[in-house]
Amino acid sequence: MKIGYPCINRSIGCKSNKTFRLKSYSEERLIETVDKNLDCLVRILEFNIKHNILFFRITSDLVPFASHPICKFDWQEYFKGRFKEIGNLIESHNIRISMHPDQFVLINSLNNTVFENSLKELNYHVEVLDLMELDTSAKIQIHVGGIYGEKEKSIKRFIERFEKLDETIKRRLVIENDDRRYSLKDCLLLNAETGIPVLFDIFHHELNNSEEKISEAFRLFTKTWRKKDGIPMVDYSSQKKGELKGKHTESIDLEHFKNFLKLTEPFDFDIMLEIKDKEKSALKAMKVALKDDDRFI
DNA sequence: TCACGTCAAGCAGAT
DNA sequence: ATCTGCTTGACGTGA
Repeated sequence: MKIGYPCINRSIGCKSNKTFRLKSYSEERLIETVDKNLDCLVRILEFNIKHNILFFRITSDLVPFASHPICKFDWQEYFKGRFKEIGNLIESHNIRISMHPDQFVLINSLNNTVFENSLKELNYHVEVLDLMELDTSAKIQIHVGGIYGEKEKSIKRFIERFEKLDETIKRRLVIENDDRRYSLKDCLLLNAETGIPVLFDIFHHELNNSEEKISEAFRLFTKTWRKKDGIPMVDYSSQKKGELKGKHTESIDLEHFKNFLKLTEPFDFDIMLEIKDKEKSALKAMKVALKDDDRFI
């Protein structure tokens, strides 16, 4: 059982998600940016190792414009060695990795160009993890997609499109329940049809569910992860107090978190803290977890 | 150094 | 019709 945070570390003074405008694209600019992003990724990982935070989501902005037609540069070859080194660092410290392509990745889009672009974007994510030579427990999480006014047809389209994906993508792809469109129940149905693992987002589940209790939800989604997929992943957040429903809290609510650990006691899983202050909350959560819970070594 | 208009990409609910 | 959230502001021009 591990705790992690996504993409950005706000304490160490560098970012691994630096980008630039399409208009200012040049090969030099790309190389320079990726170089710095990789440097920073190493620094973040070293920070995490030092603090026993062994789950991390790598930013999709690591290589800007990697899936855009403007990018003709063979960054894979150019940075091969660096990716491998980072992969070694990850593996030697047994760090769990995820990536989360953004909202433009839609397997079930009605628009074929959107689908084609999604494939390119997924391929880019796969390349990053493959260049690091990470095993298939390093996952790429996406939402199921749009509804387009016909949910059943859209689910069917997801299944058909998923079946035809390259094995390199399929072996890393997982779906996450979202807060408005596809619930845990929908994701479980998709798992039954395709075998794709379900990443459980507990905050989304609170906003969009079929009244499954937490223990029931855990019993169901954890079963969708096979041995080769690694330990099931969970996205954790809680409601920002006094704000609109669905707004993420600024910093971890430790009472809520302790209760969450209690409710999920029989299960083993890795927790991604989707909380604004990133590593700060991860440090707080680690402290609580190490003290109160023997699932954390 | 700073203000601020705009930024690769989609969907859907809210206003 | 336009804005906003999504995992997240921040790039870069003009002054």
